[in-house]
Amino acid sequence: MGKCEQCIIKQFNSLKSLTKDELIRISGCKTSKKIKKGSIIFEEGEVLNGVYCVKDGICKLSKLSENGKDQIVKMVVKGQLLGQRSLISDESSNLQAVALNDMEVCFIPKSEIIADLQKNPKFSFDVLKDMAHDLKEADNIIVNMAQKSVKQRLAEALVYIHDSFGVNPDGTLSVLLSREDYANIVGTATESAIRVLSQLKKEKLISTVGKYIKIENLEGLKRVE
Amino acid sequence: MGKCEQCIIKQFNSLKSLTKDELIRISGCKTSKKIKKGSIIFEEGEVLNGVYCVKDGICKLSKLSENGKDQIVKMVVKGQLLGQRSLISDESSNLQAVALNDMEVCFIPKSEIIADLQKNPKFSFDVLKDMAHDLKEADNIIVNMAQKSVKQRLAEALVYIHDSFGVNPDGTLSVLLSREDYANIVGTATESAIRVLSQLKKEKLISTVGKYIKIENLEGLKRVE
DNA sequence: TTTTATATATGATATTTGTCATGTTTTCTT
DNA sequence: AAGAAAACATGACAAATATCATATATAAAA
Repeated sequence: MGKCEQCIIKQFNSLKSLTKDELIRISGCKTSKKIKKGSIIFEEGEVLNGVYCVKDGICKLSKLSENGKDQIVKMVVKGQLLGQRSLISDESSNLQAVALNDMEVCFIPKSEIIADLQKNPKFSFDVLKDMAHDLKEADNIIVNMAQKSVKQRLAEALVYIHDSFGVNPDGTLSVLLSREDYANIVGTATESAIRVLSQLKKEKLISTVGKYIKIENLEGLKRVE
Repeated sequence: MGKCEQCIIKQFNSLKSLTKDELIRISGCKTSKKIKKGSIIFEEGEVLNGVYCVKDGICKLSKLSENGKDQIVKMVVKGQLLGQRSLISDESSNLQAVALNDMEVCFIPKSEIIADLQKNPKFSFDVLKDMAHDLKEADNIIVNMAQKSVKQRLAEALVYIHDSFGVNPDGTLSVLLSREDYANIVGTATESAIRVLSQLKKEKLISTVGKYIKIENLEGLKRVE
């Protein structure tokens, strides 16, 4: 099993602010896991007793609504921490996490890392920064949900996924989502999401090869009204 | 001017975790302000160089959408801190703050408090907890916006305001909002908000006296579909 | 490969919500 | 107190989105 001190991944998240000694201790108690595409990492309401550091892959964080639909609230990729909030509040998870492709994660028990949070101000300030960033993003999503059309929201989601998670060699979006996932990000019916994607295709803003989506006109997508 | 060490208000926010010495220092550099109903505390895009501790009154935090509507994202009352995020990230404010009634606030310069955030782990952990709570609420709002009807959202907003901010002696909601404010919380057109309020009135779930709203059937409101 | 299941796609229609028009009430100003 | 301005209210209609039905394509299983 790899050592945290030498792990490159931590450069991308708050763990980089831990001291070498702290990292060595964390390294000793972490467990490495492989998670298969589609499987659940944790459930809504589950008590998390630790955080996950995502070494590879991507997952979606969603919450089940009363109408039976799963709203995707955030996506977490390679390099980021998963379940940060559970470190701070003692509540159970508000969200469900599901792997969107095969993942590799390290699980760090809460008990080991909570002391660092209390003692290492640089680390806790980093976590604070992350959380502040997430909060800003969440506020922006609220505004978009409330004030923009499905077409605008979907166009923005495509741009976001393109810019944040990149593309395959053939130019298609590297994160492969079902039409239902797109609907659940945007907060609409699956049929509506499909319809809008067809429309964007007709307008030559995107093209599709099976499930794969390729952005043909990024600037155009950003201008969708 | 009052002294922070003796101020009761701080019991309700993270400032309670500061030591006596820290509070005395803060007390020496804070400025007390009265803010009139309707006036702007800070604008979207403005650089905040401090936090506000709300001693009295209530304000709304909103963000202007491209379609010209102001989406209300959060309300901050007596006892809470305002502009916490500006302490952590060096970015300009993502939201605008407007007083909903006459307010009294203390402004604490960032320079004075940032050191405490770095040195006093109990304080920073408290801020972290606050932020984690805000993030959870924001996620829940996203789900509601995406998956619930205007009527459900408005009913929930009324319940939320009732439970969080209380009622006047005559039973009307103590926070007085315009119909436009309600529309901007729920993310709908003002006319739609008015229409739904009329509907809730017909269903005897609420009653109105001018702008004032009284909840007549709390359980009923919670059950709105 | 053939069958079966699942995901994608599209039409028809219903429902929800937004927009514009217009009237009424309340609040503010002088 | 009178007039002006703003907020509230409601109808009529338009636009956006959801739902149901059904067809086709793709992927999974036998």
